[in-house]
Amino acid sequence: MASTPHTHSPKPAASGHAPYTRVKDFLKSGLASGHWVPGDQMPSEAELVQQFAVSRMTVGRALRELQAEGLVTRVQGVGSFAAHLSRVSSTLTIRDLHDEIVARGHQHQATVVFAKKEKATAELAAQLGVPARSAVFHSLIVHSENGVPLQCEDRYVNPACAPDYLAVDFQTITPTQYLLGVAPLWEAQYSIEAAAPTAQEAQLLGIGVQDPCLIVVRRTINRGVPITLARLVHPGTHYQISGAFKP
Amino acid sequence: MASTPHTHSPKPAASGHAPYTRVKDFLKSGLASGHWVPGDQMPSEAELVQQFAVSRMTVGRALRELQAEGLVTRVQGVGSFAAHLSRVSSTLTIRDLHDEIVARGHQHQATVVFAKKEKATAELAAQLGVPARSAVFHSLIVHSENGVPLQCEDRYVNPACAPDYLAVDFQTITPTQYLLGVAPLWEAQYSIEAAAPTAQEAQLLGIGVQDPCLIVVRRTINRGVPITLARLVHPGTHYQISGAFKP
DNA sequence: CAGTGGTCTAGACCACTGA
DNA sequence: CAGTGGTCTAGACCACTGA
Repeated sequence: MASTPHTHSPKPAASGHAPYTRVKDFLKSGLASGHWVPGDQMPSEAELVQQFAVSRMTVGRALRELQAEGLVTRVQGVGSFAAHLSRVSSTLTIRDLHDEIVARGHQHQATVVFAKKEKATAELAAQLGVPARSAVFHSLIVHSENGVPLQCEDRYVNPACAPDYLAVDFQTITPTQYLLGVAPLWEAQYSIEAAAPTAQEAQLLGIGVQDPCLIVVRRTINRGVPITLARLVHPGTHYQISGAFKP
Repeated sequence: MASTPHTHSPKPAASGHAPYTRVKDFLKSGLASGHWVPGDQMPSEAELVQQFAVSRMTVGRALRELQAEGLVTRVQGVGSFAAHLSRVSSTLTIRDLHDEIVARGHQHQATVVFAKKEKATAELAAQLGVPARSAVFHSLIVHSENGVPLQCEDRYVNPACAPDYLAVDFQTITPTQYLLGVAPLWEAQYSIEAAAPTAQEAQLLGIGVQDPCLIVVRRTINRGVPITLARLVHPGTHYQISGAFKP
């Protein structure tokens, strides 16, 4: 039975952990305890291979994932280092508003203030990647949860990406859901700030012109082509973005 | 020369791309074009191995990374599927305020309103994981950029994690930087909302009590132990959170 | 030059699923 | 049972870095 390649695995692996997670956890706890502080050189792949008696692919995976998590910086030809944590990246989950409201067991209602074709200003044209003064789609929709206005969605759309945008029934499907259908893969740039609403927004949301709002401005791009630019205004008293992060 | 193991690599790989990125890009563009819509079964590892003439490790890596990016859902024994994109996770970068200001070439100034020991209320004690009515540290610091108040930082700290917190000179080092030193690895939960400041915050920030503020509440945990709870109030006119995401 | 990480291969054993 | 993904090994070639 000399050539039988292990019928019984030689590695039960502590508490169900796969070898690569054992290596990862070891490095992680060294970072958490301060054994390596930012800038310190971590053990090389070869050292970890010896120490854990695993293959290089396995320690490579552990280190690669720590790099993806921002905990480790790796430089080819030089080594792996404990990352500087002054920048911590967090994961923010942006859900479609309709889904969010329905998930709470509430009723979602969309009121279309207008949805029309418009000549783009120079700035808007640049942001949407269309010629200046060409036509773009512009919609203004108020979303309510159980009758309470929750978001004022002012959106411009690149007609090349969604030629039928104006024919969509936004009481049935949100612009976000529709646009995800015509262009499923997105990248986006966004900013979040607190500000007072415009007079029109205040009226649509049923709030005062001085009431603080959480405003998200988001520009969405699919395969290099700008799709849409949205200004989402939420009454501060009714809206919160929350999330979690691990550094 | 029969047994020579390729002196000349047989795979120049289009435009410098590694094989795993070619597989990844192929799948990604199929998702972007709508060739697979959410819920569709993607090609199996075995099929991709054949199609690209690469090893299973290689297609495995491509699929694993797409899963980590939230584009693909994989189920052992069943298959890989195009993910539902209604939840899109974005990366939000939270930088230390000091670094951010210095990076702009400006001057950062911290004014310590107070830093003291305090009896925790029941709710606070629960959040920090300490016994009710035990002592916690409480600091209130205003951060300014070139003399303009930018953030009011109201922070509670678990004394077990940072016993010397009150002795720190916060004009030299921010609480964030100090706490990163004593507990280098973090997890956090946070929420972001728009609201009016308290009267004290308005006064410290030099703004009106009705001016909208962007308020971040963040609870930080290290290895399961709560470290600190912070309420960060920013005048909406001076502060913006921005970021980017790829779904 | 030795050491480092980046990546790949061709096989393997395994757990899990659903017919 | 066949098909799926989860993971591992022991080797390999390569590009890059810094002495």
